Amino acid sequence: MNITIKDIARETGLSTATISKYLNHKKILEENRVLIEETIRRLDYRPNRSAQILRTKKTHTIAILLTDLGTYFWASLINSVTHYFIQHNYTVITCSYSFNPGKEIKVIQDLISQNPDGVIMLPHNNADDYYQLIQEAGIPVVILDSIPSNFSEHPADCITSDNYGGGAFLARHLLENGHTNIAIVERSINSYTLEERIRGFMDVYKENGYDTSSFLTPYPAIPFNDSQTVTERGKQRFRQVMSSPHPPTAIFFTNYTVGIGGLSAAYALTKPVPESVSLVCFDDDPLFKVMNPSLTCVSQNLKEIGEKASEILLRRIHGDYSDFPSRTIVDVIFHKRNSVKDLTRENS
Amino acid sequence: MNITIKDIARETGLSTATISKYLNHKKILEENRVLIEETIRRLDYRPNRSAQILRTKKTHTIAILLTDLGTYFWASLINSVTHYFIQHNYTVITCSYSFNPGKEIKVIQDLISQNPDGVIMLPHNNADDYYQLIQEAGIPVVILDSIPSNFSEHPADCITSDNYGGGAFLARHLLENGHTNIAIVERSINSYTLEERIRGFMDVYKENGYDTSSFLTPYPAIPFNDSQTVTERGKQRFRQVMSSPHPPTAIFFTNYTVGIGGLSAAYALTKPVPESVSLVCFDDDPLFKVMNPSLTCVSQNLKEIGEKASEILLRRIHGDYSDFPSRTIVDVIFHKRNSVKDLTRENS
DNA sequence: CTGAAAGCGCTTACAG
DNA sequence: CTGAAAGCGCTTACAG
Repeated sequence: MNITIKDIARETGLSTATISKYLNHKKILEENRVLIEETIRRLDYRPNRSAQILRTKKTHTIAILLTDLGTYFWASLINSVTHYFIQHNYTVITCSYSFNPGKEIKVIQDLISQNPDGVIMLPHNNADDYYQLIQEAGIPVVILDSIPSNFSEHPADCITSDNYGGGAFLARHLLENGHTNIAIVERSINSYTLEERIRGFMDVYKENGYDTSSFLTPYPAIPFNDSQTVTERGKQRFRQVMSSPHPPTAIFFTNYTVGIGGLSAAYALTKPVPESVSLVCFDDDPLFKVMNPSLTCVSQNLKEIGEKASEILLRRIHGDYSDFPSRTIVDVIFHKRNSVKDLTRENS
Repeated sequence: MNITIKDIARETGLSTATISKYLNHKKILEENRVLIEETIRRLDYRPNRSAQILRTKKTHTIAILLTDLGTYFWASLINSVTHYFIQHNYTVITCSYSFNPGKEIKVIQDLISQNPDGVIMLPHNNADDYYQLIQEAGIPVVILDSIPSNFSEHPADCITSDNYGGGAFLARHLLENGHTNIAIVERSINSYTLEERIRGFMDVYKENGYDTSSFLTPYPAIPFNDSQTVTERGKQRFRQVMSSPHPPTAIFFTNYTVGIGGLSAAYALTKPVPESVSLVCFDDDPLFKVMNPSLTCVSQNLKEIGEKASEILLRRIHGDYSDFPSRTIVDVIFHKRNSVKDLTRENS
């Protein structure tokens, strides 16, 4: 038998209504407050969450929905969101599309049936419309790392890194070091993020009068949300690109997963980096600066993305839609390391 | 207004009790079943979890408690546990001690107040007794990566990797390559895991007649549950060890976090690996095999650990304590790579 | 400010 | 197998 609000009422001689008022920080007489607090402590009373939820319809739960929990990449995002909401007394549940491949709709329905007060989600790609189902259920949603393609009809709060700027950082660095024969590994259909990175990268070259038409190959016919496939794809593409008649002097890996694949191919082929080919990557890893050579890259501030997303979501939960739909862009950081060869020295 | 069991009762002309029986897979007339299913589909009815929980006291929630969610290392463990329990229709919440440093007791109380049906936890160290509070609340607990020091008084289900065997793997490999002057980076007070790894390592040397007294330095006076501190410590210890009058020919990093620190120090000092010092690490990373040189190590099967833990926990939740307290040891895998120099060739 | 009473959406003996 | 009714532990108008 558990201690309930009734026990506290009986012990204090007050009504359950008054105890409830105390619990909900409403005004009650000071002497009653003291009495209630003493009794709660003595009986070690703790409110029953389910009963509260049943009455108020507020679950005090938020859900993080990712494409794949298994990839290490998003850990610090989950960490910062969880940290934020725990402090605000919310429970955080993490879900993933990957648990039910091909049954995304079921994942979303399960999620909705848990009645979270809010959702932070990472869509598959910018054609992923599942966020609308959550919105239709009356649950606020913050979208990370993507801008839905039909954003204008179905607006939502979105947060991304400065993908365009990050791509430009890497392009400028390569250009300064004399690289003009580039391969971009890899693009994907419907990926807002990747397209922005590539656009930022290409624009720098275009602005400097270079022809970028050879940088990109046609879209690969692969799904881009299975990390294993993407890593494998990065590996293949690296090999393919390096064995072409006119191999590039530098390769731009457009994200973490494809970069890992490319790196392992570079290693397997024992192509010395950066002597035979220079590498840059969008996304960082704790080991990138430890590797030999260390990898020049751009890192995302996942902690800040998580915090901004949490902050906006909490405002929506509290009914503040004053700036809806918001569009937040978080700065990236360029890390100059040792995976790019300076070709300008050779030529002088 | 939401659809409730009452609506289904009214529409079908049955009682709420019968609808409830259908929902709980009890026997009802076939024709009623068909009727109910049709109506549920038509009205898009979904049971209210909170009401169910309030009545049954079963939350259908399990909690994963880690020391630090921010470290990438445990991602695949979380993934496999979440995967398992989602399939069994449980909600998974992840919590971390790190959100309330110094207030572990509060984290535990919060966790208990959520009334999870079960908990999978990674203790700080083997002196961490918080699992007992959860057990006292009547909640089954499975402990990962540790054996509590007062296990005999307060038994619990425990799962660890074969830490002893993994340490022995690494020692055998170093010994075969002629390394007898070793530094172990790093030990920690009250870490069952680390002590087992070190014991397995030392035993191989002892069995082969070597004096291992110089392998270890005194316990460092640092807490071992803050990954940043541990990484920093690994860095410091690497420098210290390498600048000693008799530097070792090989270093054994006893876990992932300390290994990352050691690796970055090795890189910063530009000590060529393995020419000037050989390295082995307990724990793996996707990049260890990509690095140059690739890092010889032992990897834990986190997926299997997660699955075993989930399976045992679910049995306990179902009341099956036939093999309590269980003790599961999961095999590790040795990865021979290129960070160990063969000294036997030089001498011949 | 306080209390009596209704009700949130379910499940569960119990009687039929 | 089915249904009437009580009750899980809270919160919330409402009246005082």
